[in-house]
Amino acid sequence: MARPIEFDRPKTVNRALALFWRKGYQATSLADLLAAMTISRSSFYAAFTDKRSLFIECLDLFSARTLDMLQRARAEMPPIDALQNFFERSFIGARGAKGHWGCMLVNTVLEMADVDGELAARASQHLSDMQRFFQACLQEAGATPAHAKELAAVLMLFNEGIRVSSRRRLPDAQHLQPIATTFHLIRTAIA
Amino acid sequence: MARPIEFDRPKTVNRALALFWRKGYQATSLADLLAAMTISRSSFYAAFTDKRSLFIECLDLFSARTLDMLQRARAEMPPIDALQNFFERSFIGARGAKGHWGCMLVNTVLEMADVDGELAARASQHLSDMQRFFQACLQEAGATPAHAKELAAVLMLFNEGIRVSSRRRLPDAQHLQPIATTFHLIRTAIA
DNA sequence: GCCATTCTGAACCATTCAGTCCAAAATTAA
DNA sequence: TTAATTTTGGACTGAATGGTTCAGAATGGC
Repeated sequence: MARPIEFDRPKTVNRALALFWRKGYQATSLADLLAAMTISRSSFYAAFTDKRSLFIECLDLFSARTLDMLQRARAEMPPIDALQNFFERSFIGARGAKGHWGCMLVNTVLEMADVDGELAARASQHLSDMQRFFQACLQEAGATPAHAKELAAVLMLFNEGIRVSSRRRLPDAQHLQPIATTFHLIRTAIA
Repeated sequence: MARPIEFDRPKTVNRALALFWRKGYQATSLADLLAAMTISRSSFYAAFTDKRSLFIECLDLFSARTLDMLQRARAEMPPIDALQNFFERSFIGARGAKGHWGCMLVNTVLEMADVDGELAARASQHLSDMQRFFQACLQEAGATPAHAKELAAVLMLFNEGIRVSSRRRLPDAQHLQPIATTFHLIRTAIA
């Protein structure tokens, strides 16, 4: 029996995730992936079956991490602050050397909408999970269930918008100021 | 001298536009285009140079049409009504048999952000044109220049968000209600 | 009919793509 | 060392990609 290196799977998936996040599904070639993950072609197919399967794994991982960010923020501060903090932090965090990567879920919904319905639907479901979390936060902040649901929908629109806008390489103020403006509107709508 | 058929260029570009709009740049193959445009491969390259050149032509055309929609709406009703009307109409109009196509500019920004910087930048510039128009409407509706600029930025975020959301095949109420909610917030913010 | 012009069909090219396969390392346990 | 196992490199496949070329069909003016 032998126990060879067993390359670091999480780390390897992470590098693939970064690529998919940045360039999308179609524009990420197998050669790109192998170079970034630093594994051989053969190991790739042995460990991940498929380019598409790996993409799904990355998509789910991205969603889990995002929800985790939200949950940690909610544990540390008042619910509305947690939401605003989430927008600001994810905006600052999701940037490479040149420009932002937006949100992998949003990117996938748009790229795959009329190309691969399953992938698009999966990304969309993850977004719905996020929206439910928004709703819970708003309700916790004192909004009625109906009002929380309504505002959560608006907040999700706003989230989707920000992820698009963040990929446009505009000056940072162009993004941060609307966040402030919107949360001002939301706070006054609840109070 | 002969004056042959001279195929209907606008109509042909239109069909290409519909494809690019729906499936994006990468997922639209030359074979797809030729089938939709019903011209031969040879005529294609004679008339449009290149897949990429045609895409740019479609992108610019899309932008021009969208701005035109906005201008016509503004000519017919009060500025804020025109904006709300634009969102509602473009939401209803941009739908194929199965699902919405969103906004070609937004789609392109996301698909090409880290794939083809020129295309992404061009789409982004067109979005900035739209945003300037939003600003003009808000100012015309009585907002101060600074306030109009601020709200126009929020409105553009909202626009981008709605175009993402509209590709998610959610029930229509999920979209139309947030439009109403948001414009309610905007109207009260101006008044 | 004849000519000029436009458009077509199909063959063709080079490149890239995801995915398969296998013999040869590399690694660790015994 | 030997044996078991994982990983690798590289050759390979078949399909699809965008793009080129050109002989000839279709067209309309003369």
